[in-house]
Amino acid sequence: MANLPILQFEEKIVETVEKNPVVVIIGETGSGKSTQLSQILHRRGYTKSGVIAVTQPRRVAAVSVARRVAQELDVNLGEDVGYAIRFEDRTSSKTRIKYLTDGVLLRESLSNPMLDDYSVIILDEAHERSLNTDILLGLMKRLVRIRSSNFKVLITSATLDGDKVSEFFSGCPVLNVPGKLYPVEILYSKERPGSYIESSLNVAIDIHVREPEGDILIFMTGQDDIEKLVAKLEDKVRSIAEGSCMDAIIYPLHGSLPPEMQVRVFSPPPPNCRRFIVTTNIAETSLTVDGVVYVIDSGYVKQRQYNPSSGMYSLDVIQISKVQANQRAGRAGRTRPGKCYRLYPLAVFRDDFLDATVPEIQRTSLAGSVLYLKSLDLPDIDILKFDFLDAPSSESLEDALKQLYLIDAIDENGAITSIGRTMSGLPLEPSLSRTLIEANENGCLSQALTVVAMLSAETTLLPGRSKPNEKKRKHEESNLPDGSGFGDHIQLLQIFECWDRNNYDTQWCKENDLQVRGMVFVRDVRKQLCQIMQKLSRDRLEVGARGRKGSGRDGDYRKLRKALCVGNANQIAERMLRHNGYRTLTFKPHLMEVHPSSVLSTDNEGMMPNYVVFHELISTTRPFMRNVCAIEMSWVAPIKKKIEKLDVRKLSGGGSASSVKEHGEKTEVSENKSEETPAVSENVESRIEAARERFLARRKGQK
DNA sequence: GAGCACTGC
Repeated sequence: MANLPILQFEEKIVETVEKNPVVVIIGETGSGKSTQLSQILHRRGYTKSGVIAVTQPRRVAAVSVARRVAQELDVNLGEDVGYAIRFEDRTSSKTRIKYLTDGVLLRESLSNPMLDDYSVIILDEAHERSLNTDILLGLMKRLVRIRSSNFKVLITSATLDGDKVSEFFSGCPVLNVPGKLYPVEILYSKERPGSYIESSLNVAIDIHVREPEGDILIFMTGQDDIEKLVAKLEDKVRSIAEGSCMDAIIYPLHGSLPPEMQVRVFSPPPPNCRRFIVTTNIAETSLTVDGVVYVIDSGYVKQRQYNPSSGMYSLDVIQISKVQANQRAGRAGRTRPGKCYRLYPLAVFRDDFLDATVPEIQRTSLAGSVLYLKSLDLPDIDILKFDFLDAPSSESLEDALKQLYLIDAIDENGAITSIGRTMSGLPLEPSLSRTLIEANENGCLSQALTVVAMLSAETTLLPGRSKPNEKKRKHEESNLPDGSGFGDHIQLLQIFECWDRNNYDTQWCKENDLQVRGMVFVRDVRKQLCQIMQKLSRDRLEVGARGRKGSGRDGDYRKLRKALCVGNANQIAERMLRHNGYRTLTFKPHLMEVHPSSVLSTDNEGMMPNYVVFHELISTTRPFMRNVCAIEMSWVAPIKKKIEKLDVRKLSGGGSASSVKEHGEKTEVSENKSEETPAVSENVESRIEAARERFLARRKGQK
């Protein structure tokens, strides 16, 4: 601790914080900023007037840093030093230094907008620019203006972003704290390789044969490429003559790997053995692997983006930013001087790479955040002009408003409704919180709680891809319920009910190919939602997961599906005549299909339901709806009326009611009703036709 | 008949 670089800057930091309400700290890796800044200010008396809060983008970080600081101060965790993350609050009235995720701080500010328990708020890792951090930055800017002068905000950032943050906070001072990294030599390729898998392979083997010991960390974009490269590396390493160089172990590392496979990289290698770790950008920030001396950087990353005009997500391989490239290179210099092989030329880095990663706020749906800001009721803040470090596009904000309007969270003038207020108290995306509220009124809350909890953990439920033949076998043997033909939401409900009947047995999860971690998370979420709903409702609610009462004759799940329809009024698709392609009611027309993994079934003619709600639109090889549920036309009618009335300019608080209402939005929607949708090509039609025939053939075969 | 970067309330 004594040799942490940041401690040499203690006087300078204290002096600057004393004189300024906001200070930006550029703290390189290993500077000790996450553990020391709070302690320095604690020593200097800043905890006398309030608690020092330090936010982290990740839960594990909040916990581990808090634990570390408690150790250094020799106090019990949860007393003077504590942490708060979802499901776990380890703080007490004694707590002076509190580590928390930025999501938790946003929740706190909902019930206490002045955040006046805190004398200092440190936004750590702000350069990662998570959606939550960006909203907090905006809120902090407002807070320092309206709270007394002894309230302090510290923001830690990356070298390339510091001036921008300082400018945002009216030119506040920027302090540089050097890190404890060893120098890393950067080597550029002469040109972009045709295949970065091949190129990585060659570079890695070259290092292995020529360079002294030290592990190699290779950044790829995804599981597929990682598996390919791992296989090639194993081949090559085996073909190298025994004894001509040291041994080698090759590890893949990515998020869908089971935890026990992920932690293998933390155990030290056998002697005289070099480790090759082929990773996604999980090793860029979330996981730190010791012993790495060589980094190979493909220069690419896979990123999820949202298109507000189509309501569609896509997962694209894109070029990394300079900040990311430097972060990756830094992974080579943690234990001794290292080398970073960039598989792209210096000119590309210098001229093509963005300085910083496009912040999440500019590539995600903002419905939840806009509702959050609306619910804060800040008198001096206009939602569409909210002071963001990087503003989202007006298109994206308008999309959020439209969505919120359709699910009754805001009225036609853009003002938050009482439903919207209730929704913002639930830690869910808006469509899910709306579903819960509707379900509560329809008497199917218990089922909805389960569906919503399952959906918010959906990606962590199923294990990573298995080998094709192995998977086929498992699929056929699956004893899991099938949604009774109504679709994926119903299946998710039935799966959880099964698990409940099996007394939450972890073995049952394993037997049914469900990730234990994911299911346990669902249970936690469900429990948390139950508690919140109980608080909101004066009556005692029926929330048992088994839901035997009242659901006996409800074999068609009508109440639940209707609640889902209301909650997903912004995500309804209408089937086109004569084939199983769909289009949304609210977005620019695109042909979409039900994702093949869906359990939604067709009728006797092989046709899908006329109307479905979907949880997500994702464009991969084609646009797909993931997680769909059959709904009825009569439920959709009132929503269609509402869509016709929709007037975005009024929602965003501009223009008067009648004068604005012309074509624009309206024509777009009514055009959708014609049978010919622009995005439908013959090619797609015939593909769907073919799919339908295949389906019918398969069904006949089964009978 | 398709396919999953990473977080978080």
